[in-house]
Amino acid sequence: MAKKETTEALLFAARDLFSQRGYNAVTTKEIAARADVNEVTLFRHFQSKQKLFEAVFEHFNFRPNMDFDINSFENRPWEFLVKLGQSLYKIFQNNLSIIKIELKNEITLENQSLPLKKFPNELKELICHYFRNNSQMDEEALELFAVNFLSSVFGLFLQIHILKTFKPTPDFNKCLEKLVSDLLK
Amino acid sequence: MAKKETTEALLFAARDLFSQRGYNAVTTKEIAARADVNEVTLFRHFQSKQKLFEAVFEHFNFRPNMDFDINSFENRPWEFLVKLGQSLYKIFQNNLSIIKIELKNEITLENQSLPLKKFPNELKELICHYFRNNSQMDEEALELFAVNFLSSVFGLFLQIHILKTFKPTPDFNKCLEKLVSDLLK
DNA sequence: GTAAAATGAAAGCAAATACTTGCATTATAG
DNA sequence: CTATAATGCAAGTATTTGCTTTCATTTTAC
Repeated sequence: MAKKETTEALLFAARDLFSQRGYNAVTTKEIAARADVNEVTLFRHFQSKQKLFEAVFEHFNFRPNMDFDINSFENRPWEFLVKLGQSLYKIFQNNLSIIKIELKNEITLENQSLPLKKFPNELKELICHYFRNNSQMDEEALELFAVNFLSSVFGLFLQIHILKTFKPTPDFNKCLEKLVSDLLK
Repeated sequence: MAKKETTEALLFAARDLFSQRGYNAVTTKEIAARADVNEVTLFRHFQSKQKLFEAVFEHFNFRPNMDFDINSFENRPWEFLVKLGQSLYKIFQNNLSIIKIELKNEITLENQSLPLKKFPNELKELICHYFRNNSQMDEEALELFAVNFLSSVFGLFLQIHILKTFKPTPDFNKCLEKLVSDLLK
């Protein structure tokens, strides 16, 4: 195995274990085993457990890659919100591990530059911007609307994928469409 | 200090520390210190760290004590949802520590009888029941509506009190009122 | 094909930590 | 006031765990 591949394997193993059980509950021996390398190798690649943890964050630091053009939704607020919700949800799904790590480690939660905290603020601006041009809402209403929508999507994601509260498990797309329909009624 | 008070002090200390940093990151010595007792006393009261952890859950296991009568909201869906949201939010606030513990420990997340997972299902039924009598929604719509509303409230709570995502911090009551207004429009 | 880089295996160190024991001291109840 | 229960203190044990060192082996690059 080349050096790069070993590094990757360790990063994946660390990410998965940290997200499942939290930083302190996972041992370096365990991470190495899952990556199928010797524990010593772990320390040769990343000097310490702490640095490995940080490396995981840097490596999987996700950018919200919104796969659509806001301008194409002019005057179609329903489609806009549904599309936005779906994209957001997909991003959450693809980064479930990192999100779990963030939720489990207070330290990381302090860090305002973390994706989970950073890009919702950006999306809030996006939503405000859209509805500033496509509705009659005043500034305060815009703000509240955006926060509510984003919190709803995140709340749904959490209930479905992390807490698994509701039985039977609700279908996200159906929830989202109903939500947007209600909100825009 | 009487025995009972010592026990209580230990339970509070353990709850706070576990919720801040998770089970594994906290030491028994630390818990004892915060409770202002000797470490040995901790083991005399609760045989092990694990049992202390379980005791914390039993002791602070919150019941959703809904402080209102559903019947008094006949034909006032707006007031009903706002009141429900506020009560729910208050419960969340009063049990922030336990909720954080639940979020941080995968083990506990498996347990379907935990308050955070148990009573949202009960509330879903309550909401469905209410709107079955006070609206034209069919069964599927009822279900989606209830899940959306509860997820929204929980999402808002999380954003405001745990993730602290949005700057400036949104006001829960304003968000809730706007949400309910939009949903019932 | 050969030198350099990467990895494995074994052994071990030092610190942390859950938990115990024995005994002295303090607080409580009747 | 006294017997009992609760706590503190000191010392220690056994295990875990992050991390290191040494040396042999394999892999990679040119």
